[in-house]
Amino acid sequence: MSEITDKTVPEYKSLNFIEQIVEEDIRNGKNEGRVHTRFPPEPNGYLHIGHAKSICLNFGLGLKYNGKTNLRFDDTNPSKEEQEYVDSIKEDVRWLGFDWEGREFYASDYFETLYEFAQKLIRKELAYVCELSAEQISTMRGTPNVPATPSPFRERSVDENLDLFGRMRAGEFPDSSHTLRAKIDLASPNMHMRDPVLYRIMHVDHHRTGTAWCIYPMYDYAHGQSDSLEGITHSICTLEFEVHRPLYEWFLRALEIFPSRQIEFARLNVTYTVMSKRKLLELVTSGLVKAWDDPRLPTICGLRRRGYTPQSIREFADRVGVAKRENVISIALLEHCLREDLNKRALRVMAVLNPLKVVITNYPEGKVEEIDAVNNPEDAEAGKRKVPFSRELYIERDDFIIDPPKKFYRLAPGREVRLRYSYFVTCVDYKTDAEGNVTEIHCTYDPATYGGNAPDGRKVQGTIHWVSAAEAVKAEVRLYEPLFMIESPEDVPEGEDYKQNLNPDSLKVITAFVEPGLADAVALTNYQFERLGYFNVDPDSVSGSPVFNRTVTLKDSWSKMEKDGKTQ
RNA sequence: UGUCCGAUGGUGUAAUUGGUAACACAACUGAUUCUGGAUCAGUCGAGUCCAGGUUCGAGCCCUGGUCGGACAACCA
Repeated sequence: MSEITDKTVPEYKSLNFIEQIVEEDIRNGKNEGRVHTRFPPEPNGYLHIGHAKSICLNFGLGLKYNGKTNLRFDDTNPSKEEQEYVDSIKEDVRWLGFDWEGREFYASDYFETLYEFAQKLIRKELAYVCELSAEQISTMRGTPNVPATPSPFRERSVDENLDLFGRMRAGEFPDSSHTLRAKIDLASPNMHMRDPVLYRIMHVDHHRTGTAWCIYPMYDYAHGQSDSLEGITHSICTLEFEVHRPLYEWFLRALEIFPSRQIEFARLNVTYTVMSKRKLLELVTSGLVKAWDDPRLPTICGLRRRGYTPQSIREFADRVGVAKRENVISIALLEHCLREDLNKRALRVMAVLNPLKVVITNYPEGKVEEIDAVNNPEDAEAGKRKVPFSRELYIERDDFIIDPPKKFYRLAPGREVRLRYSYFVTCVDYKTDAEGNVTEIHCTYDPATYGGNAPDGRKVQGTIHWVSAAEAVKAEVRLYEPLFMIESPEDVPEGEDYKQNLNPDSLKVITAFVEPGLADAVALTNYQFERLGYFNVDPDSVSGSPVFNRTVTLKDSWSKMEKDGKTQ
């Protein structure tokens, strides 16, 4: 077998169904081989990990096929949209590492053109001004089995429609009194084809067009035409728009404009969290989480503050794949991508979250040694740093047990372990309080093991981390657990409150001791607290009082063994 | 209920478009290690929702069913 077939076959196999469509279009010379996509958020909320999948898909396609990707704000409903959201969306897309190369567009850029398109439809007798109320339209629309009853305004003359539509725009009518509707098929089994509303009257200021308009186009009427005007070749959206596709195509055909093609894929769901805008908004406004960038939220800004890297999110988007089947991706995969990335790049430091004092009884009082510590064993170029070592240290409370279970490799009376980077120490004594809780332990150290190795070649089973008591810096550490206690909080049956599944312990704040070098840690920097997990610097930090977020724990086979009862 | 869409190991995705089910994550075992991390090697695990049909051959095609989802806003 030749090397060429070995390489080309798997590459071909790994195309997702959208890439297959795109490549087929290129092969057939459709759109002159051009590929042009867009990411079209409505600026009415913050982006989340689900949007990240769509962003990676759209921009990824543009990059892969030497095409372009626009950023377009779908701002057709001024009552819900704000500049704040526009700004955050741009920041998030950029942070993820994508560039729309100045092609920042708005559906509102096309309001005038869209208006002219509507006049064209009226002239073609494909649209009419309707004076039915929303309720009337709804009841007269019928049901999937029962055809709609025609609006009494359906057969107005072109001139009358043109006149009325112009007066709608001119502001002569109050909100909701008139709509412009397409004249399509009242008996269609697809409810979207039963004379959908194209324009509604809303005397509301728009965040970009101000008071210029009081009629606003509906999504269905604006989206495809915006795609078409921008020359979008492949308009990718989520599954729920599948039923809208006939309408999308109807407009482009009726208007005789560039035929963008809509393709739907299954949206991303992740375990133990919610993705719906409504729920996220509710969590934020009700104070159940602190803000849109609360590190427990699946929002892009929340993930960023939590310590996620853009690379890890892009890798994740890549691995979840693209298909039309509904899916729920395990949060474990996201965390895997994160650890994989952070392992390569995060600097290692020592921090003790739950301190237990250790006195090295044979170590000189007042002496402080600066010990060499490796910054990142995965990256030789990361170099070394100095960490102070002295007579009194803190170690993790979990790393000492008076009566240790089987396979416990850490400290216990009479046991010798290595203090990372420094010396072997042996526990010779411990003190307890009235309740029997250990308050302090006494160890002796072996000066010959400086640097962490014994010249006589003896081995220890465990290596534990530590921090020098006098030099350590106090830090606030925020420990996060999943926001919800059940895997699919979004699935809660109608009528039940999804909030009852919120995890009351999703945030725990503690005070920890960290290496002195971390006193002025820079916001958002990722670190690995050795043996504990990845932590990043929260923007709440001030000089001398750093604040850390636990991004994700390290894989922990010990606690797993404990849980599985393998230490009995 | 009508139309549309989907169904492949625990979870996702793939299968050269009809050629004998693969990859990742998870799980498990071992090696290695100054992080019980990382790394390396390996193991387990579905016969493709069901029933028929076409075919030398079906996860891919056809028929009928089952289950799940979307749609019936002047939201997107």
